[in-house]
Amino acid sequence: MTNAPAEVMTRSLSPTQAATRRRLLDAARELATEGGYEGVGMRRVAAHAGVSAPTAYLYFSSKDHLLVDVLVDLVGQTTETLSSRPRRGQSPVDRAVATLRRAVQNIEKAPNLYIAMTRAYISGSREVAHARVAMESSTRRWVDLALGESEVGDRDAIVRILEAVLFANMVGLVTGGRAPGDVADELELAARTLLRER
Amino acid sequence: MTNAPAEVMTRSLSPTQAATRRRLLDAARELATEGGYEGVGMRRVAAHAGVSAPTAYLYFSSKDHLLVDVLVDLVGQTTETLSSRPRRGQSPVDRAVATLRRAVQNIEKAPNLYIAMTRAYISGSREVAHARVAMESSTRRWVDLALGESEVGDRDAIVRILEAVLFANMVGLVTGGRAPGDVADELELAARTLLRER
DNA sequence: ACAAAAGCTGGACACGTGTAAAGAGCCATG
DNA sequence: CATGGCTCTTTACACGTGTCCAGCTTTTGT
Repeated sequence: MTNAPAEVMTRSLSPTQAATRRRLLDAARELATEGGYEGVGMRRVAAHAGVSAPTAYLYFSSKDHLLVDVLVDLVGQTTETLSSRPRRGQSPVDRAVATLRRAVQNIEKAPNLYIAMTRAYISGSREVAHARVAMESSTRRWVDLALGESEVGDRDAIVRILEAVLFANMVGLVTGGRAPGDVADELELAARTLLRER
Repeated sequence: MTNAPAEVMTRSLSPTQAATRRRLLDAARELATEGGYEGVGMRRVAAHAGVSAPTAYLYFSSKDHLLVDVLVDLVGQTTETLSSRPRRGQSPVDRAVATLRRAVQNIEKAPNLYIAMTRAYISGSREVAHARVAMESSTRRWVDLALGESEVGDRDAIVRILEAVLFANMVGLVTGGRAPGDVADELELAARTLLRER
């Protein structure tokens, strides 16, 4: 397997390779946390991870691919947290709101990072498509967990709408239309509107 | 005004300059309609408009700026159409749905163009910020027109949610999560869910 | 008609992304 | 211990964006 194409490396990589991959992901996360999307240069990331530029491209076919994989990582962690420690007590609506707030609370702790990752996700690069499934199922799960056992008529429709509100607000961070603190509030407004008794 | 910086040119440009600006906008629109975001190269656009690259940058400080201004143009036209020929008859909900469908019907006629423009809009370039106000007020007006005289409780909340659904679906075109034909359908689903009697 | 102003050109450049080619180091197996 | 097979490195390159600068052409006012 001499210099195998990146595609191949995705499936089954040696322990050494897995470590290198991790170092690249971590370096990208750190650089993005400080310098945002612009602060992440492939050569800089590679240097931080102790490898050369072409090697970095061996693991991630593009800057956007790299950043998106960091996103999938973090979003997966959030999903785990949300699943393992579900909210109890309170009214159904308040539980939903609390869950959604927890899902997006990391954004306020590292806005640059989340903006950078979102930017990569919506970059339109073809290498990013593989992450779409993971992202969509994660956010869908968040909303689903938020709704919990609530009995609402059009559950599927409501889930999709809340997903859209979440996504639109993430993108709003990139365009500048939303501040990091706004996301949770908009989500709460939408949830309360959708879950009001009818 | 020898070679004035682009900033200055924004306010009050001569007839000649206005014509050049138009040619650049038209060239960008045509190239994007065929080749999408990648198909739009500043030097190519400039050549099509009969000017040189530095001149193009005199009018638009970046490729994204150029594409976004095309977007503002087209979106403005849609707003005019929607305002001048409002839907009548039918039930309030059906009127709303019909209006929203009209608002997004151009997407299906030139998907590449709309994807390219959306990509520019969400690119995160700083020069794009000026268009945000125009875009937000336009989409808000669409939704507002769609709702018409409908009497709903949380009108403001509903408007914002529908805006988010529209925006999220436009971005979905870029990520590949949505096909051009899906946008109107998702919008209809959201509208019917939100406007159901409660 | 002459000169100033407006508008644009050509060519070179800096920068970051992504790729290609050739070779160096390492570690197993024979 | 030498011979493959891997992995990584170095160096170089192609490409598109965005900018700089000196000078050209056309219009405009007097």
